[in-house]
Amino acid sequence: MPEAKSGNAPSFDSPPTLVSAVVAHLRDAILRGVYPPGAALHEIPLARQVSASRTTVRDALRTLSEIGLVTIHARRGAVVASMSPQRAREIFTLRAVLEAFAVRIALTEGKIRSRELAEIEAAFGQLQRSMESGDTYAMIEADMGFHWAVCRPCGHEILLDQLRGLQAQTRQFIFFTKFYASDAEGEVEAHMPILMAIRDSASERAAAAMRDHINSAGERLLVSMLEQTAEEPARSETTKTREV
Amino acid sequence: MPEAKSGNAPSFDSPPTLVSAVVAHLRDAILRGVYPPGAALHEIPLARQVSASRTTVRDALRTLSEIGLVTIHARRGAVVASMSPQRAREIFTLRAVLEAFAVRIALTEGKIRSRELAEIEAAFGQLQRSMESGDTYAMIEADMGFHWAVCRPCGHEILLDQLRGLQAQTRQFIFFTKFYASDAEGEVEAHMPILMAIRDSASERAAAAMRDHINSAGERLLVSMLEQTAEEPARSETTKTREV
DNA sequence: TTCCTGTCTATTGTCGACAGCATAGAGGCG
DNA sequence: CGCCTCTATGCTGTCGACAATAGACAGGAA
Repeated sequence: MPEAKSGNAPSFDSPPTLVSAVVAHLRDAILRGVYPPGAALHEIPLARQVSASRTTVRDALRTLSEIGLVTIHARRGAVVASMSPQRAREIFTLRAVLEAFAVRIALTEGKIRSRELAEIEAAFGQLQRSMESGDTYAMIEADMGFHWAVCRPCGHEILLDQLRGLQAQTRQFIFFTKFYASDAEGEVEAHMPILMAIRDSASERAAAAMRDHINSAGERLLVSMLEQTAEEPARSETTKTREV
Repeated sequence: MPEAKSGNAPSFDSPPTLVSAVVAHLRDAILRGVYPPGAALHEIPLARQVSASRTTVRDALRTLSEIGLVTIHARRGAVVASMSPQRAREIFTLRAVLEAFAVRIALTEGKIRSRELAEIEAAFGQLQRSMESGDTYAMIEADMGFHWAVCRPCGHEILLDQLRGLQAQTRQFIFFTKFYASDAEGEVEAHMPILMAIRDSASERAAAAMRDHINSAGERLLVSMLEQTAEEPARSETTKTREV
């Protein structure tokens, strides 16, 4: 919802190019589960599928590896980032630190004015509605939309670049662990303290709320992951899943 | 000094490839001032200079843009990242947060044992010696070497990836603002509180010391920058410097 | 003179091809 | 019967070429 069309890495406006389209396509495919974690991404078949040259696909894969959705091993090809508990821990602990920092400076530097606050409130409303809908993908989108609306006003370009990648990886984890399945409305309430602190312009409280929210979400996701792998010891070999 | 040969982004071992060599070469050239901030990096001349194909150079430029040393505008080419005060602020505030986090978890999780502590002490010794030498590039290398020795033990791969880029950008800023010129030995002492806190395994104190050190360094660098641009209002047009 | 417009050149985006390495499978040996 | 070696295949790394675009320059109109 935030970006206009594709939302790619380079700078800020970046004229539409074929590579960016392929990036967007593959990104969506990965986040929708078309290419499950660990699946091999060979350049030639992909090039045929998206009707582009191998060079273009190669560039797209490299961009996706910047974001963290793809792991590239030199001379051995690219695979969809596999979901290890360690990676989950790293993503959530890092997001906790970065997003807490983002809210703090957004508030202390007065970057959240009426317009930005309205966007945050709108994102929160969207979050509530999506949770009632039951559509997992929409829920993820709304969740990340709220976090993005909160963090973006900080204006810290480098930080926001890194957050884009981390949030994309978070999407992947949430999608594959069916994170919202158990308690969707609890997920809405988990964002309330952040919203209230922002309304009060309480920077430290907002930062702490953000940090605690992301850390607790990370811990809950880890539990879901461990339960899931315990239930499902054998992996399907349909897509040549290989761990690293 | 830390890495074996090149130290590139992809994963961790990555067999040596031509692109990584070009990346290392260009990285060094940028950090040594061969290509000053804002200089245009055209693919064809570069390819001839490094005796590689345009594709290879193109990949290298993309990798350098991941690190943050190069800015790529679609259909308009690549330029060496220009030194704006905002970018300096962003780099240092972000490093302050990330490296403080890194030391904290390195200490709380007991990742700094005798071996890691020895490396940190060695890096500090190297820092002292380099500051006496007066060689700017060696000083920068030693400074970053100390920070790296401190942060690496945390084992947080994603965080370390991001730090690699931020530290490379820091190198560029320090080199071009002649940061150590005024007070080299003060720079050594600025690292002392961090080292002492690590010796005591005082995680919070170490984190605070790291944060304060980087923030104060960032502020001093900003002052240097503003003074420098005040003294030098007209830019040399020899390399077609263009701001964004 | 100054601004707009059309052309023209240099540079990037995209493409397919060749060569080298990595993995898998068959065959031989202990 | 199991392990090692050698071959075979598929993939990636690297390359140069073509086409499209952005910026520069010259020319004309207000």
